[in-house]
Amino acid sequence: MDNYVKVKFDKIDRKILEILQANAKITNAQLSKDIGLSPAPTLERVKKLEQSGIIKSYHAKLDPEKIGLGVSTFVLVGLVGHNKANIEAFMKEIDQISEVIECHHITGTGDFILKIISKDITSYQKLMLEKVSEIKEVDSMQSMVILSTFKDSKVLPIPA
Amino acid sequence: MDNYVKVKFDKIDRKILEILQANAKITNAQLSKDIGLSPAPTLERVKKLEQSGIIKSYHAKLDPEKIGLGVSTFVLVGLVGHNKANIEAFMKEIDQISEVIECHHITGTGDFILKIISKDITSYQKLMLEKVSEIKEVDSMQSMVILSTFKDSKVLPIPA
DNA sequence: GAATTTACCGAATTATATGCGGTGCAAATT
DNA sequence: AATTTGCACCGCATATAATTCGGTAAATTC
Repeated sequence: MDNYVKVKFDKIDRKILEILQANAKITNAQLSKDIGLSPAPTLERVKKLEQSGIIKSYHAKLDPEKIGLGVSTFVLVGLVGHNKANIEAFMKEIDQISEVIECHHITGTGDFILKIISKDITSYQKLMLEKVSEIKEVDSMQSMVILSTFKDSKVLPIPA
Repeated sequence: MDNYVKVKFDKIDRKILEILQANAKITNAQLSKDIGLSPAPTLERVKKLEQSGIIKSYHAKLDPEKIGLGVSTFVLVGLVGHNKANIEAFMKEIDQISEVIECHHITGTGDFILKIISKDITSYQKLMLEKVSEIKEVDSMQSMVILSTFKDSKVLPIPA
């Protein structure tokens, strides 16, 4: 198991990462200007960051409301048991529900926290009743409806 | 105040949005093949989606552990009061803390839920003690540490 | 301090995005 | 039903950007 692969990156790489997190569509030419290198080594650095897995992927961020997704929620889910088989079965079901865009195993109040996005309250309720609560490993559920989102940064604070 | 601008998009646009959410780095040529159009109208559609605000921005997704960010948490925050001034003051402070990457106003258990990412438990504790709990509008805090993340999809389920 | 590796630059090449004129289809108008 | 109008599309030409390559300087190793 080779997780935790330590990867090295310097001050310039950090700046590249900050810029690409905030704006992945920047041209290599502009990026090179911003970091004070010429295009060639800039591109080289970006490729290395991608190959090393520091940069995992690139994504377009959409406006949920403009595509008809008006309701976002967090749901605390308690499972009936905590054994590996149960958790894996739960995950397998969750994976197939596209409205569940995040699923984290947590300490504290619940066992899992989900982030769910759906059209409206009605379709949210339907989703919860017909899909999530139907998963047999699910014991308890507690919903927190997002009234408004004040901050949704895609930029991680890279430690010095 | 023109929020909630209804924007139209068809089946082809939907496919474009799905693809760009999953992979923003795809070339226009490849995207055009995937959706079955030639490059010119494909690009036209993407530009329109950007101009209409359906596509808000593009971001690189990093591997938190590889950049030394080992601890992610959700924090339920209760405020001392719910009036507008209080909430705004709270938000202003939260905005300045780069480790807080999300902040949502919610119904249910707490008033707000934050997503926080930091180096380790020590720096997390420091952050909470010295920054978050120092905000005078903050009354209660309840932390949920993420043990592992099973799903973190950047693809929203676009309603039909 | 010599050898080796690494990171950089500038310029040529290749790939990609972009702009434009023309065409066909669908919907609206008469 | 025929005509008109307006889109959305295509192919091609052009512009822009990414990528490759050979050479050089700086940093690292021995």
